Amino acid sequence: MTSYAEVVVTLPVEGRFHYEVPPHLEGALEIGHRVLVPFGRRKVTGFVLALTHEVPAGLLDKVRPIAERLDREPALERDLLQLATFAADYYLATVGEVLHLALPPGYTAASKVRWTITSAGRHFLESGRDRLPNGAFLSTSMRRLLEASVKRAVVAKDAPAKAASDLESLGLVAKKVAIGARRVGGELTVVARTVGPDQAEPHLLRSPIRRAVYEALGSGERSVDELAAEIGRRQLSEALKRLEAEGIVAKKRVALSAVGRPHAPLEGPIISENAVPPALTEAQSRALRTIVDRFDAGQGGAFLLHGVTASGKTEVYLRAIAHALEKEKGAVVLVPEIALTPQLENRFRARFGDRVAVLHSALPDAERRARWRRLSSGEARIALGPRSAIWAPVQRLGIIVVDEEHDPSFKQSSDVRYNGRDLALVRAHQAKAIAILGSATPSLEAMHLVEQQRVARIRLAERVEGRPMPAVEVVDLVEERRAVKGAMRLLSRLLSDRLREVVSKKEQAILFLNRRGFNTVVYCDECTSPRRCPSCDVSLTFHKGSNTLACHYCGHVEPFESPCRSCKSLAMQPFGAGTERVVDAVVEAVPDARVLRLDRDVTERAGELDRTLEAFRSGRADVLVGTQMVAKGHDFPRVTLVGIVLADASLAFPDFRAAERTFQLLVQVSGRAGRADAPGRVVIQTLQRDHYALQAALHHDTERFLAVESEERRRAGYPPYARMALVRIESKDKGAVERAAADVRRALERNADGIKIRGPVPAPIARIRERHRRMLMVLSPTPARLNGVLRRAKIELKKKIPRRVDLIFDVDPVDLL
DNA sequence: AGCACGCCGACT
DNA sequence: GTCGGCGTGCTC
Repeated sequence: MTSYAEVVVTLPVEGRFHYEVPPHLEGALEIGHRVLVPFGRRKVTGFVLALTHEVPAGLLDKVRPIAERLDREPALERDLLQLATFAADYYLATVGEVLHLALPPGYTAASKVRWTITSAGRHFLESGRDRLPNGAFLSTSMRRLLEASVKRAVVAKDAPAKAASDLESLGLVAKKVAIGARRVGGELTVVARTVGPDQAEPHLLRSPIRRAVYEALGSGERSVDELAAEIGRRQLSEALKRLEAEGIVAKKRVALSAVGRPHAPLEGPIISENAVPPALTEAQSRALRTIVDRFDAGQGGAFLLHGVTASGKTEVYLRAIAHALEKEKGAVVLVPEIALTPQLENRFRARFGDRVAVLHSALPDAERRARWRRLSSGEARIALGPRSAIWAPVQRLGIIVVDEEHDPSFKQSSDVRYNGRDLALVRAHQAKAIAILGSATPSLEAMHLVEQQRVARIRLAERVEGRPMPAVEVVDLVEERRAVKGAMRLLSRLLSDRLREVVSKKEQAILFLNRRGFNTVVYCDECTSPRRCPSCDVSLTFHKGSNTLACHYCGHVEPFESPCRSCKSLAMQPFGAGTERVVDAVVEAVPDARVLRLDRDVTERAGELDRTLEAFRSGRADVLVGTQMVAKGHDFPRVTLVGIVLADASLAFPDFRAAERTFQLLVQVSGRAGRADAPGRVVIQTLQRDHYALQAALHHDTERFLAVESEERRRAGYPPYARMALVRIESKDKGAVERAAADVRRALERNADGIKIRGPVPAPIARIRERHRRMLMVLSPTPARLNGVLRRAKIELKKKIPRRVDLIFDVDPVDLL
């Protein structure tokens, strides 16, 4: 009886495809195996989702055999396949797209048709003739193909299929092995093989090395090492290069699993100074007990570990994971940005050593694959990383931790717009594992789950070692302006005084402002029009160091001294403050202060982030000025003052979460103050001192904030009391965007089922990189209904919307931009 | 995603 | 007349 496999391809293509299991793979395929399958004219990577003995009627004549099984063991276990399927469904993506982002680089490449010029082709090109050997005319596309393949040896793109196949039939070019799909797990072994040996020209083989290579490969593929063993290493690579350039020989890459194990990966040094765990506070012990009891019951469960800053949440995670490891279970730990929290990595490595695989996006591809395999094999038991670590192939998963659960970076803002925190709950549930969401400032979503009793809240209300919460002072900038009679400084009198005290006591301060650059708006002094980006609908920011105006959305940069676009005037009036101006203000207020700045402009330079953090931690600066980067979980023991330069900056955001985001930032930044022996002090400057987000942050009153904010959301019908999705429509063609937006509205209405539709309206940034953007908001009482409406509308719209218009479905958006 | 097919304006 | 521009449909 013939066997068939249902395969999902790693392309944005809906559905499963059926393939015949060839005799040599009979009994050798399992669900989750990675396979190479013919797909149209190409071969692509796919994953086996099911094995059957029949295919739907009508498909029998279409079914083709699987070309290859790519690994000995299934690359994906069922739980991850299940999670990928869930995510594809929930976020309106295809399983293929999800797998593409879930797997390490190289696992999902598709093969490409590539062409190399043959020696006959080269001779023809050199002859300069314009008639082909068969008398036909040499078209420009043919000439382009030939010339390009001389230059680069291989042409993948812009090779028109017709020209290429005509040239191929004349023997002027040759198809090259599709490398892509074979590029798999890590360390690739290069194997050489011949491509059409009869094309070898005698003159090429006059070299004894080339002849030897040619003859050896005539009898079958060899790795470079094997060839070296047969004919010696001398001149071997030159010979291969030449033969390859001539189209006589081609490289092929073979999956590592078919060849052998990789070398042991480097993980960096294990820091062991902290290896003795600190004693737990009573609250920590209770929290741990609760979690461990639930773990031992074996049915899973979810917790919100709601602890104030410096209450020792990390220690609870570490202990809970240690318990899981004792029971032979593994763990996933999601953190907002691993690059910003090297201490966390160090603490995990100190406690668990090589059992931790730290995953970041900055790792080289081979290293990412190596760590992925270490988890997959069970050699490493704990995966620590940003949102994509939710896809880590941890064996016998026991615990998933999401640290700083409220952080927006868990939401992916392109491709498959998934939320790592939410998928953590799903994966934990599927695996009957424990989920721990940790935060000092829980999201409204997490609190909603607590209200629904789907998540149990555990409080850590006190800081460790009985440290006090920092004292918070507010500067009302409206009053300040009155008091100084218009001579407003960026740093108020109070904040300046506090800074001076700190510097004179040899302590440290952090100043926070959520905007980089020097000025955030530059107006023309003549016609008052602001300087705007030519490609985006945003104002340009003045950067003093480089004396330029820069767009923070597309990267456009122009000299500061260029004439106004409307009136050609050169007179400019800068307004608004960014971190660069704060640095100047600090120097002005405290001339002997040593100041460092930390924002994306700084971290763009490689290594600058670590250097800056290290310089500040080691006391080589007194003041650190930065954007939210300074708000993350850094531990700077000598920081006794935190200044928030303008608390309202984020309140003005056109987003229903502006208050929540502001509150979280204020609390997180404030939490950097007074972590060691010295008590901390926070100065908040604001124009809206009565705002509830500010008042709550002032009194460390998270409960109060959550109560007010959840009432606001409930009243407005916003998440978490409704489920939201955005549909964004983008294109360079403005008219097409408007027409498509109207189509989207109609399609949603037709499929509406007790849901609210708002829009289309221009997106808050209505144009980015010349692309016009409109959006609609969809609000639904339940996720299922939301999904249904979007799904039906999407199918309907696929036929209607022109291809140059992009439709983006953003389920559970974290911002509206 | 790619790749082919098919229908329209610009010239090897 | 062909070339190649892009809009449309399909891939087991």
